Amino acid sequence: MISQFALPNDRLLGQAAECLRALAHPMRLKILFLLESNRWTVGELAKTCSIRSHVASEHLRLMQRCGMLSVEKEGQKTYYQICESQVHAILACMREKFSQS
Amino acid sequence: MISQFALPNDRLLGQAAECLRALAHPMRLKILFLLESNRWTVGELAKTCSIRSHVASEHLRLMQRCGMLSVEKEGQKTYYQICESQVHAILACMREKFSQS
DNA sequence: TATAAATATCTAAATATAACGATATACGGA
DNA sequence: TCCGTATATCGTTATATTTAGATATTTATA
Repeated sequence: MISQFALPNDRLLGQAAECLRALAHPMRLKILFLLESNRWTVGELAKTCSIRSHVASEHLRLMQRCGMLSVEKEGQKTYYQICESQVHAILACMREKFSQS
Repeated sequence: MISQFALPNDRLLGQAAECLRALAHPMRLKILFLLESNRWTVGELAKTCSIRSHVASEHLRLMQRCGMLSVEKEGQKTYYQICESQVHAILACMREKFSQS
């Protein structure tokens, strides 16, 4: 059992910062809000977000590397989905923070 | 009542990303974990984190600008503290995500 | 008022991130 | 096998962030 207020070591702080950086981009947040309720393909996300698919692909790969997204390949299509509960929690925080503005 | 899955507009996505960027730095996270239970002065934080106080001051100012920290001046000392519940929630997420590693 | 301590601000240099075009790979169907 | 679609990767340039030193401001005390 870890104390609520124990200070994480530097390696963990670095990893946590890396994960937060992966979230800290308007387009990646938009993608995550879309992924909140469903899995999507790269192309569907690109079209909905009005970006080119290779750009969507790079954003998705970045988030996948941090372990927050999982991938399912089906034929030519690649479906991405959120695979970490913490991502849902952070999206909920952001909704809560900005829902009144 | 805002739907759980409504997509925030671009302005809000930008603001949310800005807030997350403010969190997404190992030293700022360390500072926040210290602030989790108490208010601290710039100098106390600098000493505990082994950084120079002007560096601590800049990190604190950045987070204050995003609205997550509040300031209390008492004489020469400046106390910073967390003033947003969402910051506590995100720190808890990070603890949860990394407590097993 | 002069000095020291605490904090804040400014600027330049170093570093990291983002965006874009070009190209590559993987897969399905003709 | 060849072609088209979907996705991924690479290399370059543009932009943003971080760091560090110098300096400024504020406050307490001699």
